[in-house]
Amino acid sequence: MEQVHLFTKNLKPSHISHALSFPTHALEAFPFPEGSHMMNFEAVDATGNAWRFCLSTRRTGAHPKPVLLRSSWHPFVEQKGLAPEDRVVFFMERDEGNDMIRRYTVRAQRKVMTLMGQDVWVDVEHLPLYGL
Amino acid sequence: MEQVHLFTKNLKPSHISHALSFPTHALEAFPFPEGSHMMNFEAVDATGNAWRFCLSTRRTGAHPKPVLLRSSWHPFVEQKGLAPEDRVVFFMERDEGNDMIRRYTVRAQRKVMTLMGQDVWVDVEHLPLYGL
DNA sequence: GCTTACACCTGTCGA
DNA sequence: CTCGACAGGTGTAAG
Repeated sequence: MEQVHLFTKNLKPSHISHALSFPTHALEAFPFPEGSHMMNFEAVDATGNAWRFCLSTRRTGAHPKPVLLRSSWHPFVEQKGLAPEDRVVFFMERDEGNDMIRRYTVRAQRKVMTLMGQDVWVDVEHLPLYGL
Repeated sequence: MEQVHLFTKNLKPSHISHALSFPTHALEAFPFPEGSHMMNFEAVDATGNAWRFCLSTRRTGAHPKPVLLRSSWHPFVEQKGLAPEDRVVFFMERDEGNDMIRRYTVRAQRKVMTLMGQDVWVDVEHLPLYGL
C-alpha cells in the first residue's frame, strides 16, 4: 500500500466559517461522474472514523475553483475544534502496481512546540487536552 | 412604441407552488412608492387580459430579493396551466422619446419541437390543446 | 402565506 | 495561474 500526499492546507478564518477551498491540482485524484460538477467521497481520520465530503466545482468560467461544501466540511471543523493556523492534510492510498484508489485519508493538525524548541505538527486527536 | 425585455424566467417547481422570485435588476423598471417594500402593477397577457401582480421586496439585509407574491402569481400559474420547464417573460412598453411606461406585458411560454427538430417557445394560449 | 435565514453559485479583483 | 476575499443573486426551508 502506497500513501500519496494530495495537499496540505493551512486554515484561514474563511475556511473555518465557510467552505474549504480545494487546490485545483488535487482534482486529478477525484474522479467526477461524467458531466457532473459535484461528487462525494469519504476520508478516514486519525481515529479511523470516515467523513463524507461533498466536492463541488464551478460549472462556468476558466477555473473550476473546487471547494468542499460547508455543509459537509463544517461538521468536521466543529468536531475537530479547528481554528485558523491549524491545517488539514489529505492523502490517497493506492495499492502498489495498479491505479485503484483504496481510500482517502484526512488529518487535522495543530502546530506545537517541543521542549527542544522545534515546531511539530500533531494530529489534534493526539493532543493532551483533545475532547475536553 | 418600444418593447423592452425585462426578464425571462425558466420555471422551477418552487415557482409553480410558491412565489415567483423576481430578478433584482428588473426592479429598476418598477417604481416603488416612497418608503414602501411592496407595489402592485398590471401586466397584459397574450390574449389581452390584464393580470394584477403584487411585487414585494425584503425590508432588511443587503439584498432586496423581490418576489411576486403567491397570492397574485398563483392564479396566473393556474389559469395558464404552467409547469416546471415552462417559462414566463416580462416586457415593458414605452413610448419612443420619453421615459413614460405605457404598460407591462407578460408571456407564458412552453418549449415545443418543430417538425424540423428545432426548439421553439410558444405562448401557451396558442398551443393546440390550450384550455381543454 | 409572507418573511427571513442560510447555503450555494458566480463574477471580479487583487495578492 | 491560482487562490482568498467579497459582493450579489438564487432556491429552499424554517420562522
